[in-house]
Amino acid sequence: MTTRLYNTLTRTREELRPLTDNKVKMYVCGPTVYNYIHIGNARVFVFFDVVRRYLQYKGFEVTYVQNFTDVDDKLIKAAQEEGVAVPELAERYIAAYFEDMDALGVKRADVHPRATEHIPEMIEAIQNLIDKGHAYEINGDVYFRSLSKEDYGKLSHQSIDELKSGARIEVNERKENPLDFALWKAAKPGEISWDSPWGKGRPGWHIECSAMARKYLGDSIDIHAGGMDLCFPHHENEIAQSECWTGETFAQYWLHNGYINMGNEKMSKSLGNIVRVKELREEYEPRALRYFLLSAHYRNPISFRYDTIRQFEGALERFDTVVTNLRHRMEAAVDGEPSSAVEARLKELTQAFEEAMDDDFNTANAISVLFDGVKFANDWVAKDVVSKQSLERILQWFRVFGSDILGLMELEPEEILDSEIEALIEERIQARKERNFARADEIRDRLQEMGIILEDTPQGTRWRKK
RNA sequence: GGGGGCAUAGCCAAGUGGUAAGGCAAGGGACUGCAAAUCCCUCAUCCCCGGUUCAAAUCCGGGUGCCCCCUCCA
Repeated sequence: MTTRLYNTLTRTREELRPLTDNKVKMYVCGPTVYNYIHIGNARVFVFFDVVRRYLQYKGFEVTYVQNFTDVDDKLIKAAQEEGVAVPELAERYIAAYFEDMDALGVKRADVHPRATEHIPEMIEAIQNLIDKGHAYEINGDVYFRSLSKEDYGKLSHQSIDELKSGARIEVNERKENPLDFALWKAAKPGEISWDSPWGKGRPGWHIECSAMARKYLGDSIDIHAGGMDLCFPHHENEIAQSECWTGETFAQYWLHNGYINMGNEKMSKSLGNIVRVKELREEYEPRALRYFLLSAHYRNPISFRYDTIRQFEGALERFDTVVTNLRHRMEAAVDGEPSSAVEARLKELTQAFEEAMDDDFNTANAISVLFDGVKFANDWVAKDVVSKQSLERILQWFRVFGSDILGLMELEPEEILDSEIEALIEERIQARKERNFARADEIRDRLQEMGIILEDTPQGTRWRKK
């Protein structure tokens, strides 16, 4: 089955057909590293991490590139305020970014290029655009001539006139046209800068993605993605630059995810109503954050509420207990072939899962398939006689869909207990045999205080961490 | 002024013509020495008003409320 995805460029769902064979080239706009990332930023990275994992599962060879914007106005301002150098500030927040992403289970991109390490590539692009008449230099600044691209506005579906009539276009008398945007900005005294044919300066925001995408993925890429607020002007401008530069179609599919709202407002750094991942993960299970981000379709808005995150922690417990149930049942299972009933059910579930994900990456439905699997597994575990091989197959299914693709389930066994706890558990088993329930309950309560929950099953007593 | 989006149970949420998925929470039952876990059951006329249709949460028209983009922002 082919994967269908909503393309902002055409405003329709299209079948994913990579430019070459089964190779998918993906570029996702990464963070501007002047601060810690917030949960809204994390939505992009978590969601496209799942897209990448799913496409890999489908057999595509995915090359995933995500940049760091490590020089721009905001970085310069933040660095000045703190009295540190821009590279030092960037370094700090890049490290922080990776810490947050590791916690959320986001895998590293194949390449994480930084803007400041690709200045020559950007200068080359800018020079090319000037040579072709798509850009012009004024007093050390270089601007892109938006009117020179006849289909400028095609991504955001706005005509030049519509864009111009917008009341919020900044007035800059140096530009030929208000819609023109900076490719290169002349350095002000004391600012970090690089040499260029137009004097000392630094790149504009948009050109870095064009330059780095081309360097690592080529003239044309398959998927280009980011948050909806990047659609205009950032992605629109990237298209304009890249296509004027190379003469090729920049990206086939443009994917944009919805925002996270705080109350009735978009969560954004400029509004100051942000909730940082760094702080959230101290208070909540990071997987619950990941679950929260995947619980709604990626193009729909999500409202952030602390008690919603708590809800997802509760849901996560079912994922954890089913794994515990399967593992524990394994100890009293027999040898034999995997049951054909198990194979058949897992096949159905796999189909349902793929159907959900192939439908524009409907993670909400994919997760509900996971719960169908949980129910099936718990039923299976309750049978009198089950084979180890059947249980293994079910665990394997969860590994692929719950862990490898969605990153919501943990399949690793719990760590070993210490000897004191083990002794207490032993003592309680003994007490129960002697029907000394008062002592048994006493021990169970005490272990609970120590964070260990005991459960008596037909296959014996087992424990788990609270 | 132009361009989009959202409104489904206490909460999260899927569903784009065929009679409301799934999860959290809650209540009842089974199982248990008691629990826990698990399983079963219960819990929505889909923002409002019209219209089209044998049939509408889904399509059309008109409202109401909220959000976003056209400026840095995921």
